[in-house]
Amino acid sequence: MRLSKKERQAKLQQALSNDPFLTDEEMAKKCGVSIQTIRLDRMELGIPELRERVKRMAEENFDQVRSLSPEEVIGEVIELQFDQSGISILDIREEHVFARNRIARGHYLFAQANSLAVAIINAEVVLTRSAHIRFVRPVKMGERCIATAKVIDTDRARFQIQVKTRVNQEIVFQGMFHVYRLEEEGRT
Amino acid sequence: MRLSKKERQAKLQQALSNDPFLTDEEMAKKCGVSIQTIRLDRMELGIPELRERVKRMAEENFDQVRSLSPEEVIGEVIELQFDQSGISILDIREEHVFARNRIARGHYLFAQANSLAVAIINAEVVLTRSAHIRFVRPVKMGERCIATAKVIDTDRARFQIQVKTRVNQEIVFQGMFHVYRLEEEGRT
DNA sequence: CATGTTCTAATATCAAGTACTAACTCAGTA
DNA sequence: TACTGAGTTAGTACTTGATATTAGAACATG
Repeated sequence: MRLSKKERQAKLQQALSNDPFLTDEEMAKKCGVSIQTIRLDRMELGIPELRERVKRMAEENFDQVRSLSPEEVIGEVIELQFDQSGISILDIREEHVFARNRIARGHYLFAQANSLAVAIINAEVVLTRSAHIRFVRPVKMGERCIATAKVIDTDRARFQIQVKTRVNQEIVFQGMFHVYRLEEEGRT
Repeated sequence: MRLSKKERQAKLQQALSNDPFLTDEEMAKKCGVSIQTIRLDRMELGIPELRERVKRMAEENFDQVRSLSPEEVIGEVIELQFDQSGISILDIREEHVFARNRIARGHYLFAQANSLAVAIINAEVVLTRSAHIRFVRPVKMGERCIATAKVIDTDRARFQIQVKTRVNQEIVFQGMFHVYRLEEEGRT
């Protein structure tokens, strides 16, 4: 005997969750019922049609890509004095925190600081040599991290840069970065 | 006078790149030409129809979500002995490198090491206190970074973890991480 | 002038639906 | 027994956003 209505609907939801690209026709075949039955089931379960499902998935994806992708630099650099100092802002959002406790993952704070340290130096290629960092207090979702960096020592190719990150004046992260630039032969 | 064919096609691609959900009809309106013209343009440019575009985006997303999404951790942890040691692999890809020279951004190496250091500790909430790190040599696109971490000191709530990252046996990054766990009141 | 490029128009068709109406199958029951 | 109702199937008309194809303008250019 074939499945009861409830069983079929459960099966449907299951099937859709691991392949949301099923048409009504395919689902009908799978369940051994008519297309109309599947449509009624979808109505009852509030499942939109294939195209709508697909569109929603694509939209979610698109939004994410938009908000996240230009991560050439983590944080937004808002002020920059080459070889001297710079300021960058990073708003801690969903994607930066541990799901469990909404505390920012350390590597985002590091990334903001590192990006800023590298951005300050006016050269084609700048690499980090080493860093000594300290996470002074946990940062929570929604907090705005303002990192300030200043070059405190240099010998032309190597730079020592101090970065302090604050949330409302309060220091949450600080680090000392040693970065260096690769001199390229044909540079102007 | 309206746009030339080339200009229109350029405009089309532009428009689609910041809103891929445009129908032919909407694009026709935007460009002040007939739908048929837009279709011809799409043919020439090899742009699939709306539904196909949307479907592809959704599929990419779906695949990514399946394969990549648990990026709770950067790099793939392949071995883990709680409170003792761990190993993680990170393949350096496009998204990890500077576009200009294909050298990996420091913060990805840091993130791999930091994620691993935090993962090792068997507790609900583990945070990084400080780190002393050194980028021994630049890592290029395509290289596989294998990070090994071991706990070298602990006093129950605080841990000192050494992480070494290698590409083909050669050390490219090393760091000493101090992490700590938050004891939660009601833990078993 | 003929020719070719570019554009527009019109028609038939498709996939994957919605919306609606009608009818069939049984099982329980008044 | 006849009736009722849930569950299912069938069929039609319509919608969107296309494809595929054919045909005809508008206009420049050799």
